[in-house]
This record gives sequence, structure tokens and C-alpha cells, in this order.
Amino acid sequence: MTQELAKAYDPKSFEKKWYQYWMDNGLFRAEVRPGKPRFSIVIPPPNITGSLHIGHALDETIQDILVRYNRMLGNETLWLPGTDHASIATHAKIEEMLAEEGTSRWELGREKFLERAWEWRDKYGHIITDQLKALGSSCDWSRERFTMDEGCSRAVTEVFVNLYEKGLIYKGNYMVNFCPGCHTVISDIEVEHEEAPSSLWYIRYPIEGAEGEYIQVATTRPETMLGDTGIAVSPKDPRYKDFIGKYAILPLVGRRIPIFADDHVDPQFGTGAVKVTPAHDPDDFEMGQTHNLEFVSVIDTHGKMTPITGKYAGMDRYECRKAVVKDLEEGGYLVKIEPYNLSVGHCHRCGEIVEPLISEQWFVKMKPLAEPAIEVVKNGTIRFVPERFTKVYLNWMENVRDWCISRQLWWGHRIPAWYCQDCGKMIVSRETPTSCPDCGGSLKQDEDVLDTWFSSALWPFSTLGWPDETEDLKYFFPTDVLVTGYDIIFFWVARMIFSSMEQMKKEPFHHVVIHGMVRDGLGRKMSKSLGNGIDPLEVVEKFGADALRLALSIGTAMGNDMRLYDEKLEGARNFCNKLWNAARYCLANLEGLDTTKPVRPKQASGRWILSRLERTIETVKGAMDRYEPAEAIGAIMDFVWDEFCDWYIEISKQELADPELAGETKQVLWAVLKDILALLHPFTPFVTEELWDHLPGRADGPQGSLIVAPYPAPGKHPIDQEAESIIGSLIDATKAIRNMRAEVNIPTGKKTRVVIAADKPEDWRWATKYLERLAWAEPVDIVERAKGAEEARQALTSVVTGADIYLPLQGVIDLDKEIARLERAIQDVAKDLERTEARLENQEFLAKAPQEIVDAQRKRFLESKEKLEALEKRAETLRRARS
RNA sequence: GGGCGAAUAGCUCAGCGGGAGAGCAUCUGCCUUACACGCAGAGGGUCACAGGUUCAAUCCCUGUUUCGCCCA
Repeated sequence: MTQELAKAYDPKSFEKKWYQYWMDNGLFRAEVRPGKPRFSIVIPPPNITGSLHIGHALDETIQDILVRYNRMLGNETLWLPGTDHASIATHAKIEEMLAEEGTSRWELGREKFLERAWEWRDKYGHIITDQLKALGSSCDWSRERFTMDEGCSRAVTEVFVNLYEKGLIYKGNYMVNFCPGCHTVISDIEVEHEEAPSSLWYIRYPIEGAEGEYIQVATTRPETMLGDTGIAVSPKDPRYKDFIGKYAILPLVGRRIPIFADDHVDPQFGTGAVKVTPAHDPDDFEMGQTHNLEFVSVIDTHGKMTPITGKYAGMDRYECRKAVVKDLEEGGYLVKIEPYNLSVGHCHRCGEIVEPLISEQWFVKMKPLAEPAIEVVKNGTIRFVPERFTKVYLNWMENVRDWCISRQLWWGHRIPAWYCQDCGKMIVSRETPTSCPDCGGSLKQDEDVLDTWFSSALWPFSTLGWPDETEDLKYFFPTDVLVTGYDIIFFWVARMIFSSMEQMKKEPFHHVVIHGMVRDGLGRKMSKSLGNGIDPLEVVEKFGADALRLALSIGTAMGNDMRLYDEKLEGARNFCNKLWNAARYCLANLEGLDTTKPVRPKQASGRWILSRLERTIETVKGAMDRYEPAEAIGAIMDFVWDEFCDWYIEISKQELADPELAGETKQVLWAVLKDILALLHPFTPFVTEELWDHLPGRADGPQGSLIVAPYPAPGKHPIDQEAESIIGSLIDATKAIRNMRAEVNIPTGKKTRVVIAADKPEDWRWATKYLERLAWAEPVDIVERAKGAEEARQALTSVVTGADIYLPLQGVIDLDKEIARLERAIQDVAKDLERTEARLENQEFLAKAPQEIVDAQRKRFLESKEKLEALEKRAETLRRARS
């Protein structure tokens, strides 16, 4: 227990050990204990194809802080981990692998492909969760889940069938976003719009039956003209009034297409007349429906031109663009080309330009599902932290469009729909049907799988056993908090909320804590192409997991992006070392400590540090209640470094040398260190558990571990204003002396005489022994204030509340310089005094400002005045001495 | 086009209706027996700009500028 600690913090020597220890002793495990307060979180399941990146590290850190904090508060705490099958990403990975082997999924067939995928998952799917362990994440691994495990899959089928039966899932031919790269349809939010320089092509279409007459259109996609089935103009546009009702002849194709009026046409755009391609543009699709146009598909799912395009058939869409433009030009149809900035949709996953086309897909009808999901956020049952994200969520949810959920992939949850090969009947069912209920014909299951987010949307309850009414579900659902980045509010958070409201009739969680993104030192997004990514495991290797966690928790308000760079990590690591050494100091000085006696110090120093500790505990509680861990850890770090290390430990050195005081001081050192370790544990679990292990008086065995120790709560130590004032004076005096010494370059450690001329000398006698050590002041002479000036004619002067402090330096003092120094100080104080005085003379201030503010100003006025007078008096004395 | 965020010390960022803060960097001293991953001291800011509310504005309101993000 009390073997020597190493001289420096060395995280590698204990991090793995403690994680193993916590696991081996089941300290992450949550039990169902009805009646006991519980706290539960489900992890945002990382993608099995991914490896741990710094964004995960941030997400994990925040969650683990909340989880460990709640565990220490005594709640039965569950952090449920797991992984996501990542349909598109995994599918792409396997296809890539097959391509390398010179084969393809089509050659292999569905069954073999899935075998390979499962093999891959079994082999690599746990890498990322193993990596989480290096960060210290205290997940209940006994409850680990996977979105495609048996239970989660059952939940998916149940929800699908359920929604289908309620008419909330339908199948139909609509305009969808097709990614030729991933070769599947994707949902609206998986399309990323990016503005890029392009062109606007002006093309003239001959008018039927009017030789030499044309209507000119402008388009950003000339290749789609092959699928044009109309021309639209604004009904208010006088230029085209006479064209409405006529027909144009589509160049290159010869199709006869109607010219019609539609309110959606913007007369300002291009020529004011637009070509309409209902099969390849979402707006045109709508116009096609309202005006009963033909739907001619000219681009297929591979981004290639369809067979009906004749000479263009089989061309890539962009190759075809060139060919069409060339042909239009040659035919005399191309009028001009203008530069134009165009917003183009790219696939979220692979970056390929998405093709809007018409396809038969499955959709979730969103309006009815959105209503309760809006209500539950509006009425405050679910709160976003920071609050501003509420608006982002509501805005999306209120304008949500139907969700396309089918994917032309094999890896994922296969849609539970079957088609009769004979009569064509469709059966949607929980169980696999054997034959057509109508005609007895043989059945074939739908080829498509579901969007991965369809299963992650069920995560907060599917992982707890739903659709079964399990004990876990009853006890741990709804969960308390969901922690995630703002980038997946729509993808995931929103969908969990409406799914839970529909299936569970309850909110999935009460708070949604949204954090920002981690950027590099220059504020850039981390990306593979830039090569600026920070590998969390390398950071753990270099600085330790605790340092990484600290660096990720400090210095940013929740919801804002943060930068991460080596200096920040070094700072965090340095704090760990500081803590380590502070503990080393304490532990080395605890011999003979009685850990059973209550800690009730009589010395001001001890009462002071406990009082400051109490204030820290209060701040931490407040910050944690508001989900601002950065504020909490900031307060703890300031307390540890500034108050405990810089002042109390230094003070204790003096007291430990005094047999009368040593016993009490040891108790205080021990008690404060103990609370510090507990306060810090959620943030830096490893180093605190290691140090706790060396702490005398801790209970033996796993249940005595810090991870399950009680978290210091407000009210633990008394606030002691008197002690704060006394030690405050000591600190002020010490700083004043140090400052004066530095002004005249007295080397650190060299003893110098100090005279304290105090209003109440008896109040300062106790300080002598401390000043000797803290300010290398020896001897310290304490005299009546009035006598100070005589006592130290040749001296530097500082004024603190209640006393003048002199640093007598016979023959060394440069009077002019010292007078100038005092005058600078006088100026500062005078300025402050002036402002305070003006305020106190203002009748409106006195009448309207709260009493405590007025009192504080009065106090400040008196202090400043006293200080100013003392400084002026001293300056005057020196001026007289000079002349 | 709509919405959101940021603008505070050289850099990175906290803060917030009543005395401008931290870390890093810089400068000056120190190997003071917990810590050089450290100690002590110092310098450094019209809190983007213009109005308004208020006894009081870096903070609240309105507008402007610059940067970033989201949605259409």
C-alpha cells in the first residue's frame, strides 16, 4: 500500500492494470435493482469497419465522465456498449476484398457473400471496442450488443412489420437519390450539397409547325435533355405567353414535347423557360406529375445512359454530356454557355455525384411519426444541451420528408417482404412465410436490405431486450442521457426519438448532450486526405489516456468545436504529473496518521483549504448538473494546482516541521488529497485509481476502489470566511514581498528582512513562520503601523489590507526608482477609487442596485482608500528623504 | 434564401449585467529535499464595429462587417 511512488507520472505503468482490475471485479457491471435510482446511457455504436478516431475519443470521454460520476453518486449505472453493422461501409469493404481476389459479389452469390461478411465482422468487428478500452470507457461489456445480432434483428423486423401494418411504411415509385458509387439508393440526408463552378447551357428547341421559330431554355444538365418531356415557363412571363399550349421538337431526339405554364418556374433564371426532365430532377418530377408528362429514364443506376438513348446508350453521364453538347452545337441548337455555380449532391459515404432518378423503393411515412417527436421536445421531456440544438432538431422534424429506407445491398437487415412468383402478391411478415396464402405459389424475399439507421434508431430499447418485456428494459429504459456530435442529430437522434415515441410510447432519453467536432491545431477538419488526423491510441501511448481525456474535456463549452494539438496534450499530461507529485508529497508525509479521527483542523490554513475545497465541490456539482464537464474539471484543476499545491502544500511544509501542528496537518493533507482524487476520478480514472490505491485508510478489496467510492458532495466541509480572510492576507503579503524582491533582483531563496507595519500587529504574529518559508523573509519584524516608516527609511513598500509591508534594503534603494514604482501603484489604485467613488455618489445606483452590490462597492472603496493613503504617505516620506 | 455559431492578450480558448481571466508563447530570476512534465516574478487587451436598453454593458437588444457550419 505505501510502497514508494515513482518520481514522475508514468501512465503506462498502471493504466492497463486498472482497466483489467475493474473488469475482473465486475465494477462496470450494472444490476437490475428495482427501487434503486439508476442512470443509463447507450453508446452511439461505432461502425465495425472503422477504427477509433479522435471524434470517438471525445464522445467516449464525455460519456465516461457522466457514467463514472453517476456511479460514484451511488446510482446503479449502466453504460451499454455495442457496435453498428454499417451496411454500406461494410458492404463496400467486402466488395473491395472480393475485387482484390478477382471475384465479385455477383459471382459469389448472396449467401456466400454474407458468409464472408460475417467472417470479416467476427475477425475485425471488435477492434474498435477493444480500442475503447484503452480510453478507460467503463462500459458494461456483459451487455454488449450488435445491430445485427439476433435480438436487434428481431426488433427491426417487429418495427418494420408494425409500421407496415399501420400504413406507415409503403413501397412505391418515386424520385430517389441514387449513388452510382455505392450502387444503392440513399436517403435525402445522406446527400451532401456542395457548390462548384459549372456552366449554364442555353439551348434552343424548335417550335412545332413554325419554321425557324425556337424557344430557348437554360440548363445545368444538358445530358438530361434526352429525357425531356416538356418545357415550362412562368405563367406571368409575357415573353412566353404565346408559346403556352404549343409543342416543341426535342433536338437530337425528335420527341414532341408540350410547352406549359407552371408557378414554380423562376422567370429570372436563365431564359425564363426551363426544360423539364421528370425522371431525373426532383422539381421536374413534381411538374411531371401535375402536368401529366411522360417519365423517360435516360440514366441508369450506374450513372450510364439507358438503351433508349440510342447512340448515347451505355455512355457515362458526363461523357454523354460532352457528346450531347457537341451534337447540339453541330445541329445549331446550342446558343451559348455561361459560367454558373451549381450546387451538386454528393454521396455522404463515397463522395460520388448522386443521380436523382425514379425507382421503386420502400419509404417510411414521416408526418404522423414526427408529431409526437416534436411534441416531446417542445414540452421539455427531452432537452437538448446546449439548448440551441433544439431549434435545429425541430426545424428538421417539422419539415421532414418521407424516409427512403431500402438499400440495394446485401449486408444488413433484409426487408421482411415476400413476393409470390405466381400471382405477384406481396406478403410482409414477422415469420418467413412458406408459400403464397392466396395461390400457394412459391415466394421470393425482397432483395433489398434496410438503411442501417433504421436499426440504430431502435438502439435505446432494442439493446435492452425489446420487443420482449425484459427486466433490463423495465429498469433501465428510458435512458437518461444521449451523448453525441451535432453531425448526427438528424441521422440518429431524431430517428431514435420518433422510433421510441412510436414503439415504446415513451422518450428514449431525457437529455441529449451535443458536442462539437475535434479539429487539428490549425482548426481544420481531420481527414484522411489531409493526413492531419490524430490517432487517439498514439496519443494514449505518448501521453496516457488520462491526459487525452483531460485535453478533450478542458477549455471548450459543450457543443463547440475544439482544436487538439501537442501543446494542449502536454499541458494535460503535466497536470497529471503535478497531481502525481502532490500525492507523492502527501503520502510521504502521512506517517502516524490516524485515519479514523474526524478531520477538524484548528489552524487557519487547514480550515482555509477545506473551505476552498468545499467551494470547489459546489462548483463541480453545479457544472455537472448543467452538463458542463469542462467547467467542472477547470475548477478542480485550478483548485489542485493553485490552491492546494501552490499554497497549502507549501504552508504544510512549515507545519509538518512543528510537532504541535503536524498531526492536524497530516489529517488535512490526507483528507484533501482523498477528495481531490475522488473529484478527479471521472475525468482521469487511471491515475486517480492508482494513487487511491496507495492512500492509507481506504477500504480493502474491489469495493474499496475509487471507481465505486462516493463522490464528494456539497456540505462536506465547512465554509470558513474567517480562515479565507486570514489566509487571503497571508497570500497577499507573500505576493507583495515576492514582487518587491523580484523588482530588485534578490535571488530566490536568499533571506531578507521584512517589516510588517500593521493596524493590528497581533493579527500578524502567526504569519511570521509562514512568510519565512513562502517569501524567504527572515527576520520578519512586526510593528505598529505608525512606526513602520521610521523602522524602514531605506526600503521598498507595498500595501495590503491592514498593513504596510517594507523590504528594508540599506544602501541598495534607488529612491527615484522606488518613488516611480509607488506612483505607478498609486495611479492604479486611484483610478479604481475614482470609479468606485463615482458609483457610490450616484443616487440612482444607491437606489436601484442590489444591496449586496452596494455593500461590496463600499467595502472596495474603503480598502482602496486605505491603500491609496498608505501609498501616498510612503511616497511622500521618500520624497522628503530624497530632498 | 433561411437558421446557427464564432469574433476577448502574440496563439488556443474560458467567462459574463457590477473590480478584464486561464493555458501556451515571450522576458527575468531560481536544480527552494513533491514536481524543471517544475517554482517565483513581469510584460501584454478601446473584449470586431455602430447604435440602443440600463443606475451600470465585454456580457442584454438592433444593425453592420469578417469567418465557419447546417438547412433549402
